[in-house]
Amino acid sequence: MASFRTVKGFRDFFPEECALRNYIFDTWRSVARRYGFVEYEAPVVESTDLYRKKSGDEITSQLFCFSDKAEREISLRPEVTPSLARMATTRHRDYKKPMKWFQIGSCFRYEEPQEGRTREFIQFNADILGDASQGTDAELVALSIDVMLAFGIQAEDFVIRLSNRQIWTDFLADKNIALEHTSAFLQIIDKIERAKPEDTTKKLEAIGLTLDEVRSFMTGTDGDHPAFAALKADLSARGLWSYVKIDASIVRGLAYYTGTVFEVFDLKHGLRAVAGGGRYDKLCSLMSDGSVDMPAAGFAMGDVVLGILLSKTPGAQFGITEYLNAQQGVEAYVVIADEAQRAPALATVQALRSAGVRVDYSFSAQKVGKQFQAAENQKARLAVVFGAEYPQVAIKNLVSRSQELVAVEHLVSLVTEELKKPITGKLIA
RNA sequence: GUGGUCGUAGCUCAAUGGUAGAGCCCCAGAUUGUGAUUCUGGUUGUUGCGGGUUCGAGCCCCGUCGAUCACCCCA
Repeated sequence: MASFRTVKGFRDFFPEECALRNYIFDTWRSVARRYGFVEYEAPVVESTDLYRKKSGDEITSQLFCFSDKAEREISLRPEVTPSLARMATTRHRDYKKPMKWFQIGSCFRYEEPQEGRTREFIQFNADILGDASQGTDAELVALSIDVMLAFGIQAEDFVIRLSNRQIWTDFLADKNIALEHTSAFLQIIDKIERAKPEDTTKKLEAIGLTLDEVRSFMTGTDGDHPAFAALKADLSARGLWSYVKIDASIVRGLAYYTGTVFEVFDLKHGLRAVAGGGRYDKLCSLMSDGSVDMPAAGFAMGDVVLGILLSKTPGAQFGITEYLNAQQGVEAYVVIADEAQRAPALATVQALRSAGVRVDYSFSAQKVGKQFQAAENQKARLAVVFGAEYPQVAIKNLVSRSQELVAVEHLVSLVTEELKKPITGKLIA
């Protein structure tokens, strides 16, 4: 029994889990690049003040924050947007607009772990800076949809719940509600589906509203609302509007969103949001003390909920299996049937590896049967047998089980040739 | 930070308060030049940890750590 285990809320990635994680990374990366995004990276540790500035003092209760040896207050990042704002405002003149940036990295939140929520998680963040149009918002929504589709998560598996904070700002202005209530009001809307109606009623009355008028506004808000016009036209042209469901209760917890907000939800398992984001036009200005006023929008997708959804979605299994098969094991296994031939066998191993072939072999003398078993365990397509026939060696196709003797000097080219052929049939189970 | 449930081998799980078990996995052999199946053998444990009650605790009680669920929060 190991006397140590992982720190609460943190995960080990054993090889099979690491492979799945890499599949997620590769998929995120390839779709983002398809959209013309460039990758950047921010530090995992930042000044605690960076997060206080954005979210206020109370944020520290959810932060992995501590003092370093020089008594500097620092934190493990709970999200990457503040770092992005810092980087982007610092050197925004070096980059043409719009800036389409993405990042993949760990974030940390000091919360109670639950299913779909750990203390360390990995986020894919995609942001577009320097463009205030709804075409930007549409591009981000489209990217989030294409990411889901790239994972094999289909239209019937997920939905984009989308809204625009502006409709609530207008609603409050229309009702003559003072601006200072906006934040509290959005908090109420955010919880309106989960909270008890009587509690919501009480809170709304405190700022001069009734539950009925809020409810009727929500049900009366759909895709025809002018706030969504440009976004709808754009996504319709792409054939993606059908993935979107207008839902006025989506406001996102964060104070800094200013326009379009959206979340990606699974439709079959009642999981937490897979991704969320929106427009935050004032954040760069806030983070740079007004020196850089740059519109921005973006979204983040975490690996934890996504991973759960992938495991529960049959359509996602094919892509995972294909990726794992391509990544795991070797292409060829060198069987040393006669220990006297270990030296030339090792030379061949090196030659094959230099030629780019994934090769493995046994470190010590093993029965031939064991070595073939190892070859199969490693999912090798070919076995190369070094035995008494040397300098002739056998190439065995482990799929078709056919075998032929060849001269060792032709081996590398024959093996690479053979591996280029498509796989026919299945590996014998 | 608050409350409910749970914690036994690497994994999945058994065991009236009375000597801790099974399957799978892993390793070796049967089988010294060819992958399967089967068979045999082997490691499997401070019953999460620490106290307490009892002649005796995996089981009951308290604490603690962890998992999970519901809150809080969800950037």
